[in-house]
Amino acid sequence: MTAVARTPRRRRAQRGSGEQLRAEIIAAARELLAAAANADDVSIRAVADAVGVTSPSIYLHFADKNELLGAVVSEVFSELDAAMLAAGADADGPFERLRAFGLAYVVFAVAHPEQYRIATMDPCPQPDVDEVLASSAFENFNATVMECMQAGIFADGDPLPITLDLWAAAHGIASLMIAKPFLPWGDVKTTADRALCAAALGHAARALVGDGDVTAKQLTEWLAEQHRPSRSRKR
Amino acid sequence: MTAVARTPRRRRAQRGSGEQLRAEIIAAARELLAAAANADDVSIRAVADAVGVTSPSIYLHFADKNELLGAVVSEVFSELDAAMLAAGADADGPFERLRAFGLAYVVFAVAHPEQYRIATMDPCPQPDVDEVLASSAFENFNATVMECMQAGIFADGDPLPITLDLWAAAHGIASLMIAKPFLPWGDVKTTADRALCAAALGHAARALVGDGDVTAKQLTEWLAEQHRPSRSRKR
DNA sequence: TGTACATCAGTGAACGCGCGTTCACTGATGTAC
DNA sequence: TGTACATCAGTGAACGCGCGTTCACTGATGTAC
Repeated sequence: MTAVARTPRRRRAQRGSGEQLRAEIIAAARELLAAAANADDVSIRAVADAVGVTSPSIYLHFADKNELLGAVVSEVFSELDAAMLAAGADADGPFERLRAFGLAYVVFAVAHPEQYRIATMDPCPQPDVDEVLASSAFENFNATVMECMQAGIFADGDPLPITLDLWAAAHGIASLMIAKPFLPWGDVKTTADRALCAAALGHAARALVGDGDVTAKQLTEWLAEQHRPSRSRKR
Repeated sequence: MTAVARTPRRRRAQRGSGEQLRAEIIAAARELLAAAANADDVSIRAVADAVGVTSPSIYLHFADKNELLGAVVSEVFSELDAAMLAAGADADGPFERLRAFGLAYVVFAVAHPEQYRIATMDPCPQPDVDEVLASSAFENFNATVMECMQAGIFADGDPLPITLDLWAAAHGIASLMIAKPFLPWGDVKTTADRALCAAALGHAARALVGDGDVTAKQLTEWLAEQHRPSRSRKR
């Protein structure tokens, strides 16, 4: 009497429609990945089962599990790219676009925690995953940093260090929020915006004092000098 | 003729010296973990083998694998705590201590990548791991942020958001360096210092303009105003 | 229009593997008398 | 000082499990004549 509820057998695909099952497999893997704590917890069998197909069928569309995971992550990052571009589309100037990009990045990461974790923390990801990453988040940030330099918001020079830093700031907030959700983060957007603005303003402040190798010590002293009179008027 | 080189059987421990094997197990697990890409790649058997003991012996000292991993991470974070305190010991003022803390944090994380990854990215870590984390990095940062507030470097208020933000900045740099070592990071210390200073200075700049809820827009406008005359004197 | 045939998406069963963990045991060490 | 015994750190063999992947196959679909 053990009536095991089997997934209903799906209809055989039309001749030329191999792509359809491929897309369904990726979608199922994404969903399972989102629910799992770990990429290892999503098995080929589980993905096949979710689609309503046997596990060897997966290998008709992907060489191995790694390729499937890579495809999932690629898809997710394409969407991240789209989300960032959409968020930055009607920003008022490059600095505001930087903010919008960063915010969209963090919000997206928090909304897709497991996929984000795989893409950014797996030490041996698919090569093309890194390409996707480079072509979306990284390039979006970098182009806008250059605009900020042209606008005089950042000091002229190599945009790369600032881009990496802003990316790291967004990533730091996003990944800690994902991994330590019990910490008192407050509202995602507010916190992310605060952190991103701080990082960006820090670089902007550098431009204020002068070009090149200003030491942090000089900067703080300068800031402290500006600061003191405005707060208590003594000195 | 297959002379398998077996690990030499270790001498039986003295009666009261159960602690010694426990420490050896943790040390072996740390070493294997550092070499592995993933915590799942370190098996109980491998740890036992490295110590020169059979796998059931592990269970004489740890309830299960999770407890062993937790012990490893606790130990690593105790050392992180020590490294941070040592680095900040003779810093010149709270801001410099913040820098020293952040630098030590990133340097330590990059030097112990796998242990760091487990501690910060595993979504379901041992409860006491989080306690250790809270008692070291987090508390060190938080106390110093409060000192910075008293010194007028940061605007008065709740130190928590700034602490979380600085921690996220350090974590962002550290974890991206670990996960994407092929990116053009440059020197670890230089890059980490740049990022941390930017974040800290960003918060300091906020204090400059005024208390409370200054919008980022106001801040950039203010910065831009300060900025333009100093660079080209036009306007 | 009907029949024989090629195609190939998907199947079912099995493979070997390494894992975490359990369990009855052994035998050196320390202790009581 | 010698002997019997309790202790308990560590052993050896096995357990059940779920995994990724392979392989010979099936049978609906489309095509050629």
